[in-house]
Amino acid sequence: MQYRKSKQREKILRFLREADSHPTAELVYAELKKDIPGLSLGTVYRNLNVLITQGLVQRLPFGSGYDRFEARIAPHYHLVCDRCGKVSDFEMPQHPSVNESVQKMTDFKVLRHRIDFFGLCKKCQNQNNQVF
Amino acid sequence: MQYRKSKQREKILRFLREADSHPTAELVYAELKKDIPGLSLGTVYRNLNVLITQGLVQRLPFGSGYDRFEARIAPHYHLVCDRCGKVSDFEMPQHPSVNESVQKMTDFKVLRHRIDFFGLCKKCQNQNNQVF
DNA sequence: CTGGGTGCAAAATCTTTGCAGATCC
DNA sequence: GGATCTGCAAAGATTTTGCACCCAG
Repeated sequence: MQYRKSKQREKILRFLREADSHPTAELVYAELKKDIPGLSLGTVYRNLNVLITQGLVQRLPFGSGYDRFEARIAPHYHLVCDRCGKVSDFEMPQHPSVNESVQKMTDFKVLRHRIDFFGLCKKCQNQNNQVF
Repeated sequence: MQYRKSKQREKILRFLREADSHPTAELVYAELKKDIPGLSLGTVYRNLNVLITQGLVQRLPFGSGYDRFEARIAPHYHLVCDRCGKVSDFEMPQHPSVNESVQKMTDFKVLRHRIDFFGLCKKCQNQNNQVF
């Protein structure tokens, strides 16, 4: 399958690259709709899947509600706030040997890994006793 | 909210504890239906959520199709096959200091983390050139 | 032109929920 | 007896897809 250029797909990718917010498809749609009034949510989902196939975007399923998407391909980890759901990137010095050492200990061929740290972001720590 | 005993919930938990397959809700349902003919899928989902609330079960969202569930609470990591989707547990010696050291490097309060290794399971490595 | 891309709406997928009756304590 | 549970089916939430038209190459 060979891809053509499309204004929609270009802007979706650009938006993801400029955003550091790991947005949902709905959010991408809402933002870009300001710029491309005729845009439809189906097109956003379709293009996200194309970009994922091209290896330009990653899907981040966190299991509550909408999946999130990001355009950072370089390995990095995530900090996920249990309270507000905010996702931030975390530049942990990578242990390039992790995949290899896991592979040595198992019969599994390890190609990549994903690490998410869960807890409370700065803002939510400060509100710790108030909500609920 | 205080919970009562129910045959359905007990059997769901027992099944998850005995299975090492990280089944989906559908699969739990299909298996237990043999034993409890009247069982409904809604009841399975409802009870999985109760068990999660009780801290007896964890939800493993992987983002393609159904969520998976497991009853192992002790910290461990997962090996996820890109090809067949099989999920296995991996007993990696935990670095108990990981959460702390991440916390020191950020303003995030780290409570726990999740690591998934993706690649090819033994079986799929051997079929590497055949499928598709 | 030709085949991929788009918007729209319908469909598909996955999970939760309202209700009436059954069950547990 | 009253709250919790269950099965059923309907509704909700999230994502994909069919179709007719549009546009890039």
